[in-house]
Amino acid sequence: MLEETGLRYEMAGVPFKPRAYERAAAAVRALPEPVCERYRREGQEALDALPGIGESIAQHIADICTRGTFPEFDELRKRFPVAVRELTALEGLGPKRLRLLYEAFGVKTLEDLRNVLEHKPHKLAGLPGWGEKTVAHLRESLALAQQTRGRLPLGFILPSAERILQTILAIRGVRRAAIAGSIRRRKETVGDIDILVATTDPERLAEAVVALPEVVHVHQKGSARTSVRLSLGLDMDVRAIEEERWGAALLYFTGSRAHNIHLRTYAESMGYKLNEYGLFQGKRCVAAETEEEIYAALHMPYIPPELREDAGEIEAALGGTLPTLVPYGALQGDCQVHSTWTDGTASIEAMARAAWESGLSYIAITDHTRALAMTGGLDERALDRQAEEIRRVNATLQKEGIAFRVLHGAEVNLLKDGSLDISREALAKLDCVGVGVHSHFSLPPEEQTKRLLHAIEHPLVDIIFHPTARLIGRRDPITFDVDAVFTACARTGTALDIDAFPDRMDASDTLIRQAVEKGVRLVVSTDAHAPSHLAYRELGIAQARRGWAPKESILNTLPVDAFLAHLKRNRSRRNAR
DNA sequence: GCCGTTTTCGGCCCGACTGTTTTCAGTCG
Repeated sequence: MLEETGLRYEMAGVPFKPRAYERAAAAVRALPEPVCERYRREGQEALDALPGIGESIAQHIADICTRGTFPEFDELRKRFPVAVRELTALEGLGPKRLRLLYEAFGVKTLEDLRNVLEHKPHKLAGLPGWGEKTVAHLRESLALAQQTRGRLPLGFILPSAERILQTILAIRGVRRAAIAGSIRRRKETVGDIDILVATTDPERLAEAVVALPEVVHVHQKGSARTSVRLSLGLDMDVRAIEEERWGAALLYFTGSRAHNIHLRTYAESMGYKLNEYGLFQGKRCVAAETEEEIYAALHMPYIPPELREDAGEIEAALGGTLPTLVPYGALQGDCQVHSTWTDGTASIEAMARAAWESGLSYIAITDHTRALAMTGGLDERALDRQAEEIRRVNATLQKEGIAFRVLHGAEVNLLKDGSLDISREALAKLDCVGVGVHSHFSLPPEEQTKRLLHAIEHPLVDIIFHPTARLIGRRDPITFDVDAVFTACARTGTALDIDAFPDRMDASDTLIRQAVEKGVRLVVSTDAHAPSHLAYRELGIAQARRGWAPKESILNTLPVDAFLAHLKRNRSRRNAR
């Protein structure tokens, strides 16, 4: 609603308010919980305290939470009863042109626009500032919109992006190229692919990009920027720059937008000007070649891309309190791996060998348990048989001189009332017990909280797998009292999982950050159902980094013995209570 | 409407591309 208000103020030609509402909408979106929950718990002053939200908009949000709307919203909607978000989502159609469409032809919906395009194309082309090409462009945008897939999970897009990058690196004149944008920040979903290229021949680059086999439509083509639609259903922007500007351009095109604006504003306060060509003092370029030297010139340490969301990282950098993030490659084990014993596609031994070859030194086999009937979940007797199999695999590997351990775990179902579908005696035999929510996703928050707390307090539960049970684009996260749950995790030592399977990526970055602040221990797991999935662990690390997690907070960066000792210590702690 | 190492008024990121214009408006990122 805030976003729509911004768009309608823009339609009305009101200056500055559009940006203010846009910023406020971004602030609301950045919250780790629904804004109305924060309002109900902490009141309107807590909203006013958010960056970009002042007295007026805080009041609007309060109105939305209590009445479902606010006066300005109703007035603007009456003035422009138009599906603004749907329509402005079309490439090339913004609020100003939308206003013309509405006032001249009464266009309110995509369907109205389709009709006008079909029946009155010449009248459209006669609007002030419009022409034949504007109309043709709009027609193409409408067709493209039907094939747009929205934001997709990072892990599903990254391989394609990296393949395209390799092709671009081979174009003549190209000196350097890198993926920038939200992919470089390792945001959990990707809306488009940004590629930065240092080249001596920008025209050749543009020609080569539009000729890529993946390209289905060209939005624009120029010597500095070429923008295309890919067959994946996503857009790709390729920017050409001179090699001397690499750092400034990479910084600029990595974003986020909010980070850039904050950084630029800060640079200005120091008497500099910052843009994609460099950091300038008057006409003199102070820094441009590397990101490091630009941050250094602004008296800041290097801020890793994963943190660049304007979520306090610039203040932390200036104050010297930036965390030392868990490095890539730091995981020694994978805490959640499936096999053919339930819904995996490979045997325990095959998964173990694949993990060993990929550089890990242990995995926990965590097949599903009884109540998850669709996966053929294991009962106590099957778990005993599986233990035998794991002993056999460990013995085989040891005989071959492979220093690798398969741990016996399980992904135990958390039942509606918070109890587990496997007996205590059976759980006690396992090296590593994870619990997962696979049913009753929409319980009221109080009940869901109680259910999770039950599992967290259980003496034999080591890990809460994929804590919110969301599936990106398909299922919303379950709602619970985050504060209560994390407080309990910190106290009991029960670890929180970062499930790195691309459409889970659960916990989210904002939840991880809250957990880290509370002192909750984490694990990163891949939820691998096939050997190739083991590679997702670096995306899990990326997610941990986006949650400001240091290496010490992640248990499976420990060698296997220390990892097991840690779980054991926490079990006895819970038993003592 | 928001905000403050240019603070409670007076600013608000800025450059590229397109299509329409003869110098710029709209859109995008």
